[in-house]
Amino acid sequence: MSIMRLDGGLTQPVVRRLNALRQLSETATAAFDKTIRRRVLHAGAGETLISEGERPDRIRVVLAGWLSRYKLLEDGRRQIVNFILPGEMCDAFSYLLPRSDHSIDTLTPVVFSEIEREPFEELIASDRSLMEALWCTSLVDGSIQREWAVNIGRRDALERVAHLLCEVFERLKLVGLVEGNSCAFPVTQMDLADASGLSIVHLNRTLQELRAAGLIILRERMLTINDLDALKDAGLFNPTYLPYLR
Amino acid sequence: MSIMRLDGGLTQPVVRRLNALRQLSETATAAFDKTIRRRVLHAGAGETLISEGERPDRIRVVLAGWLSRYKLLEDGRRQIVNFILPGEMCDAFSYLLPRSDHSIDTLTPVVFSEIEREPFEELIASDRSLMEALWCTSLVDGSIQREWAVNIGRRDALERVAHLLCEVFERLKLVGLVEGNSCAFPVTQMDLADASGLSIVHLNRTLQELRAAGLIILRERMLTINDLDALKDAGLFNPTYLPYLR
DNA sequence: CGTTTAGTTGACCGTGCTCAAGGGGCGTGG
DNA sequence: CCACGCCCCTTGAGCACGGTCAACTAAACG
Repeated sequence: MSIMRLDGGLTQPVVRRLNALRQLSETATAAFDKTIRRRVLHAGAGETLISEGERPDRIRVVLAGWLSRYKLLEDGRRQIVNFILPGEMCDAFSYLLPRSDHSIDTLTPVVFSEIEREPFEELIASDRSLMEALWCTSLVDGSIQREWAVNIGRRDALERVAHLLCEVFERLKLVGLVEGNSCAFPVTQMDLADASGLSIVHLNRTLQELRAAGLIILRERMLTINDLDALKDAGLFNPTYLPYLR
Repeated sequence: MSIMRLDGGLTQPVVRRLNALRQLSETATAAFDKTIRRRVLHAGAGETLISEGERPDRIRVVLAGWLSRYKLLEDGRRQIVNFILPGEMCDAFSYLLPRSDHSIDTLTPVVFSEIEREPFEELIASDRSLMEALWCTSLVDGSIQREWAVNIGRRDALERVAHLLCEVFERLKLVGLVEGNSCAFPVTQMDLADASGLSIVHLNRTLQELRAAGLIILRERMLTINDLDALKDAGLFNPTYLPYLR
């Protein structure tokens, strides 16, 4: 990891996401922007940013790249409980708890901002709507987490994968990372399997089924959704749980 | 629902739980206690307190009884994403979002306190550690939610049910609702099935397996765990995600 | 070039689901 | 008081969805 210079566009996803939850004033936006730019790092793919059991002592905001939030069982089984996408936070407010319940890995090279607890607390104390927006991101994480439980617990393989793709697509769209009906999709099938609670073999066959149905094109880390409405139907996707949509 | 008189012990679970997350001062405890007692309601079993899509406009604290947090698919499939136990909150801070992503039903007759948004915000503004304790309850809900995703996604039926029982047992122990190795366990097998992502038939057989292994006794809405360590082993239960333990 | 990583395919198997039927407890109404 | 219905639990039989194991290809990389 090393400190790097930042071009103006990099903080765009974060600001966009927060503004979808609470209208931020210009001064609040500027203060937030400034704090974020104070310490920008990057990491390669496959690095662990925090492990289960560690004390979370700083806040990280993802500016570019994908990460996975996951837990391991003793015998190596892994469940990815969420992806962390550009504009999202790794651990807002988690410093309030003594240790992390899960681990976070980079899935791709990642650019992120790191904020210590104190400046973060000063920041949220300075503007009410900024604090509310940040709290909302935490609440939305909760909503997404609940939807994932539903996805894994009550949808079959095809529905499950279709739903996952719809959700990620919408989350990327919010931060401007969708062009037309395509987006970068830089995860392996193994990651997708661990995110959807399927075996890697069955995930592979499920993807092929979605391709054969003409719903998606997924190759070379690029996802194209040919018919988003059809994919949503296939995944029983109901966006009520993503409050920034609509 | 109707207003009722409160005996002194009813707020115990809530206070106990918050104190496990943050040491509360006497004055903070008293202020909280007073706010809670202002409006105490009860509901029968099988009532819906809030439905998916509704605006959450007040905070509810459970003083007695069990509830389920769940989501429905169009075709009626249901996933219970968490139980809400005595001392826990139905929807702390969720008023920050425009609508609820899930529904909450009572599983038993329930006694709860209802707090409007304004007095709640005054309350948390009055004491820093109280606010942090309440935020922590929200973060712990997140931890539990993630663990449920792991449970449903990566554990087999026996492990899954064993884990669920361990978790609920520990959560009840925290608020003083465990006596010896037994606790009230007032849910139907259908509820347990929907919580663990299993069919009701298979859940029934899994419970019988746990009984046959001598791990648990479960009858007449009463759970006895004969060997908690063995049950934890069977469920690959790692309590790191429950910060108030240990 | 050899090695590693990701994706794909086939064959077989088993966990967990579906459908169906029946039992026990309990409340309600005749 | 009994009959009936309802809810919850239980059991059996058959099956299918998805897991496991294994082998192979293709691309990436040193």
